Amino acid sequence: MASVSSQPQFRYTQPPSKVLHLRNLPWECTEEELIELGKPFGKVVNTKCNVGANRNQAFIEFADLNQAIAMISYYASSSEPAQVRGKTVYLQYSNRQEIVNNKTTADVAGNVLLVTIEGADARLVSIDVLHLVFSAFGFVHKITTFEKTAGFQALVQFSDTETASSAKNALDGRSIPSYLLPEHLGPCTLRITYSAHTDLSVKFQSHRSRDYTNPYLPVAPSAIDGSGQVIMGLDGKKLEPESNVLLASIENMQYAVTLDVLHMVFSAFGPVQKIAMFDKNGGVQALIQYPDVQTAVVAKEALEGHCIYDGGFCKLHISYSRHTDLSIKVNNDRSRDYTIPNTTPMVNSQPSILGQQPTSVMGSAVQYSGAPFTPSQEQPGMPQQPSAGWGPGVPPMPQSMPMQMHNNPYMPPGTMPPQAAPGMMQSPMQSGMPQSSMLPRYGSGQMQ
DNA sequence: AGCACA
Repeated sequence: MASVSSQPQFRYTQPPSKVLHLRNLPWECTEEELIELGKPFGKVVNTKCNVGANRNQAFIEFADLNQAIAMISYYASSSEPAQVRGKTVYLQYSNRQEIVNNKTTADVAGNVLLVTIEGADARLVSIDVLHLVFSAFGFVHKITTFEKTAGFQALVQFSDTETASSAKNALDGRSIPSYLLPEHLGPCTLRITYSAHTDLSVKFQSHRSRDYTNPYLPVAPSAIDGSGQVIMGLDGKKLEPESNVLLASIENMQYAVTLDVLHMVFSAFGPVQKIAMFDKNGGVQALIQYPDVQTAVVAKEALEGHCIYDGGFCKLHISYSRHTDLSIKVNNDRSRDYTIPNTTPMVNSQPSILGQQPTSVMGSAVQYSGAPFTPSQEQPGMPQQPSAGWGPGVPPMPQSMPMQMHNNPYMPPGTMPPQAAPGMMQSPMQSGMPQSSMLPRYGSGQMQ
């Protein structure tokens, strides 16, 4: 057998590699200087400085072989040698194909984050929850999700590296707050690195990928079922098809939740066509019908897990109903068809219902029905803001949380649940928390 | 000025 063992350690002409070996570098050359040097030729995904006995050698790894070739070729014919701090550096293809044990692509900051969701239930985390989580730091352009050997992963694209970095710094190693997750899900921990991507390619809006910069992007054919119903946005628990009818169950119902209260709450997101309330499993449930799925989706996103009243009372759990059109036989205090006003002795929404709850925080947050929130335009003291309904004395949009609401039309203002004080989310209907807790700060404490 | 790290 011919031995293949006697490859020379290096040759004077190396075969191309996307790793370049640099020598004669100035003292304590930094990674940044290496990146600067390589950047004109391509994406530098890894570097290694201070190599060799004199610590004056280094490696640069490009994302693509052609980029390394471009750099070598350029300096091979350039009259100006490659320089760092005015010192000529010599470069050649490395005899390695990749740099190991140093910063990988994962540590070269970029505007796209690679998020690995750890936990037994990681793959049940919906793209919507991820969007919510990362939107706290700025406009999320796109998200793609996929499963690999590493588990359930997502790429989250921000406008710029700074925003991505702030999200990474705040969220890496933390768990998604449990109140954002469907019940019974175990902890889902985020491991975040930088991706080498700068712009994700999202062809369709689907349960696996979203482009928030392009609402007109077609919905993935695969996300539409036989009945033409959109089933994208798997919502955590199950592959629950979206529906224009929501099933709301009310937990910890210390106060009466009437049809009118529900109507008020759900009308914030669009016209409510019908409501039917009924008892089930010792609790109260209600079916709420909107004219379209979109509105229901928005309402569900905004309301799920939130409480109608302060103190964790009347917590809503919302899922999509299999119904698409409720049959309301009679208009009474448990069911109503708002599309037929004549037949309804419309007991106009009784103010007393809210009035009798000193801590009532419900209001008609009409503006959630469509336009995105524009926090900067809302002054906390603004009187008579019809949408300021989450509680008397609580500004519709505290100035302190613009990031939070940024680009997120779905999240009503409010405070965070107590257990999540330093967390990323606010719970729209709990207004009893001190305002300081509204700050989207991750610096201290743990996320749930 | 000529290839690290585990």
